[in-house]
Amino acid sequence: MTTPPDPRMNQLLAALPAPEWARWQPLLELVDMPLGKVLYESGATLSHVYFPINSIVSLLYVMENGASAEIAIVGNEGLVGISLFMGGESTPSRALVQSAGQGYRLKAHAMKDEFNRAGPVLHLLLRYTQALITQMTQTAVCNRHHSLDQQLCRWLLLSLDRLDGADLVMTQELIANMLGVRREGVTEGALKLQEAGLIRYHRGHITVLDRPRLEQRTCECYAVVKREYDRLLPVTLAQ
Amino acid sequence: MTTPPDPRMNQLLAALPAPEWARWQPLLELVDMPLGKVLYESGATLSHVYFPINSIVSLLYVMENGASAEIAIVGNEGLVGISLFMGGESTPSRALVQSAGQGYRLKAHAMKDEFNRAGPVLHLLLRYTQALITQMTQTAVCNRHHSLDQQLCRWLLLSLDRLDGADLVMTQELIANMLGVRREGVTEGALKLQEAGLIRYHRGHITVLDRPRLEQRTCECYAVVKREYDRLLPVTLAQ
DNA sequence: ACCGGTCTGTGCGCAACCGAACACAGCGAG
DNA sequence: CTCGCTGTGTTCGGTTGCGCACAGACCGGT
Repeated sequence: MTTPPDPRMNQLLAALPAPEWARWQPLLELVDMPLGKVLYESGATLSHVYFPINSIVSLLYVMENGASAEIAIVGNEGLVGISLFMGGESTPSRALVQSAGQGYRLKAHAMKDEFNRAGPVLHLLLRYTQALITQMTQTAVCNRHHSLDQQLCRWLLLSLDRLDGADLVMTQELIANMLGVRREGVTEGALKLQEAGLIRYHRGHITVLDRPRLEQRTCECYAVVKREYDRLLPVTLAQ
Repeated sequence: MTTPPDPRMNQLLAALPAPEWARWQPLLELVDMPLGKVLYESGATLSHVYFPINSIVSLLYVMENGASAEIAIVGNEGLVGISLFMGGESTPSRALVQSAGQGYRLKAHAMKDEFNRAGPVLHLLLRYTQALITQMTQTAVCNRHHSLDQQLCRWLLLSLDRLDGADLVMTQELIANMLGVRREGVTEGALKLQEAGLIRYHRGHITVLDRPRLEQRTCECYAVVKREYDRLLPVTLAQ
């Protein structure tokens, strides 16, 4: 039995001021987040919010015909379940664990109580939400204008930023589902990147070898999103 | 000189409880919103929030190469400038008047003061924001998966919902810019709709003749967005 | 050592959309 | 009335991504 991970590896939890952190700490529950686990379903009322530690969660919309499109991804920089405090209690999207790991969760009513204190937590969460909105809007832009190759780079970089290290456990099939494109398209794109020496992959493991050149190869969308996260969520949150 | 329009033709203003409305009323400033006016620029700090009355505002991202993509549209159901109360003060997008008309605006500090009272206004605005988020995410989905024809129908319907009547003053060129597609593509799509008797148009004026069949022809995205607005923003807001 | 399933590579034909170029009609200004 | 601008219709070749089909390569389990 290993020791549980530090909750403050999640950057939102880490940004909590001391009094809030003291209140939250006993309420946080460690949960395993295995690949494919659905944290919430489209339209369902949320029972918890989740704070990923070393896992990645995709927010995606599943169409009537079963195809899907990723809306945003959440890792240790954020939280899954903003609709709880935004007031809707549910969303038309699904939250799916895309890279296995662990996380902490907090019961819905605890989250709402904390939010309704209208203190620093509220402002922190709203700033996070705005960053998430930017990620969503750039996804829309990217889907409209950029090539599959560029989107693949963007996606790899966004995922990397939400984990530690340079490795992703991720099949091309899965990436294709997230991006809402064909698996073959991802294969082609990944091949190009491997031939150029930017990444190496093998049966569901991807290693990024040359991150700077990956950033060079992607579209502006990645930088826009990253800049906005950095701006809105400073590592040490004042107040 | 005509009498000014009733501010409560904007549904958010109409949903304000009496005490809030009493506070706001003297602070609202009527403004003309001519076609093409930029309400705020990407990255700029907002000086006001805008409540459209009979105009439509597009939120769009302008790429480095000058091409653009619409992120969401706002009409008399909402407000332009959510980043003011979300905490970021700016966004990487531009707000552009897409259909001329009038609106009311409120100074940034007044908006923030009101929001920070943490009363019903806060919850109303957050629910609106969640509805807007849904519109953004469906834009992403639609951009990924649906045909230009379907997107055109969605766009017409969304615009109609945000105005009164069945007429739009809107060139195909402008629609193309909003959707981020070629003007010729819009021409083709509009032709099909006209031949099918769903719309009639002539030099920048579009009249919708058969709305039900337009709804039938669009993708699920429109319904998802509409349902979410209806769910989150009941006409008569309790509390 | 074999078998079956998973992951990746490849080769079609096809539809959608793009880029560019051009024709023409309506409308307003002079 | 005419000129010029704006808005719309049309064409053509090129590219991208799709749907489908299949082959090979790797891995784990029996």
